[in-house]
Amino acid sequence: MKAQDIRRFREALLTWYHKEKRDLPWRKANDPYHIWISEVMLQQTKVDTVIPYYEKFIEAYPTLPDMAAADEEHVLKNWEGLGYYSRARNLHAGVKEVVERYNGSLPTTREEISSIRGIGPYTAGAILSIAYQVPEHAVDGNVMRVLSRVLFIEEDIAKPKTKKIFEEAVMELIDRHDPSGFNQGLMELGATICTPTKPSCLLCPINDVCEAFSRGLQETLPIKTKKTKALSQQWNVLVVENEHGELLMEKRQSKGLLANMWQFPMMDPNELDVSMFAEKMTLKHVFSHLIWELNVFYVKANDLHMKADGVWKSADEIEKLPKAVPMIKIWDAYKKENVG
DNA sequence: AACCCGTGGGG
DNA sequence: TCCCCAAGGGT
Repeated sequence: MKAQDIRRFREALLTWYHKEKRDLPWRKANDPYHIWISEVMLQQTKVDTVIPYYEKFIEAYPTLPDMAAADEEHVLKNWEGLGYYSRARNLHAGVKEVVERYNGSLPTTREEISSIRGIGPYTAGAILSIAYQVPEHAVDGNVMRVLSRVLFIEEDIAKPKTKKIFEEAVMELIDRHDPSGFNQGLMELGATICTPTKPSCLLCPINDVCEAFSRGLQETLPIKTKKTKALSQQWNVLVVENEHGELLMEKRQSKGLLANMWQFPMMDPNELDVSMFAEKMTLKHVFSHLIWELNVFYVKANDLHMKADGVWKSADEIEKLPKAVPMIKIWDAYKKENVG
């Protein structure tokens, strides 16, 4: 892009952003800790979904040391339903690192901040630019989409290698006086105008420097190859009740899918003959790359002629546990059928 | 590099 | 129904 167009690009984007930006909770103050929480929550997650969780976190942990002092299970409970639970575990671990290694305040270089758990290339750049006005790239899906169109970049954005092209482009284009506004402006534009389908090019503040628009090819960019589809799994879920009205719960392992979340015991269909139990409900839950098809049975402990791993929990205790989302639905159904 | 890791909404 | 997408990071 010509130097004159770059200046035009910066000025138009920043003017538009500061005039049109949405009023979002994490834009009220520029506390690096608040920015950090919002950036982690916003990973692969829409603004409308994040807002209530963000408010809940700020209320539960107003300062960084507050979160550092919390139990992981407490943090997970506040994250329940938001998805990608390693984000919560990594954020919590990262916050504790900052207390231990940096006396409670985030470092301001890309190298140091990137060493913190859960802070990758994007989040590092986002915190540095938004909270500290450091001119660093923060390349997410929005930025790749916007710049692929403006600069007419035809590389496959599904390939990790391609991101480097966009990071270098941002370092050349970024406004050194307002890195925060520039990075957020690109993302805001991608979220509201330069959308994946049917971009509103006629409303776009930078349509006069957009190569794709000038060629009428904005709908063909970015180029992104498809991923493979999800695999289906069958499980039996047992809601086992003992003579005290307690239910058997198990905690998932500390790594992998739904790590450290609680569930009713899940069994492989070949592991247990369920023909003597009445099926209570079926449930389908779709993850990004996996589908659970669950057959749920209510069972009295005495009728279960096998030893199942787990811990007996009262209703009050179960209520407070961070539960895997499909289990929340099962728990809600169980509560409805056992009122009083 | 390729795969794992959630959820809700839109077309 | 199905597919895609949304302010990615860890392994």
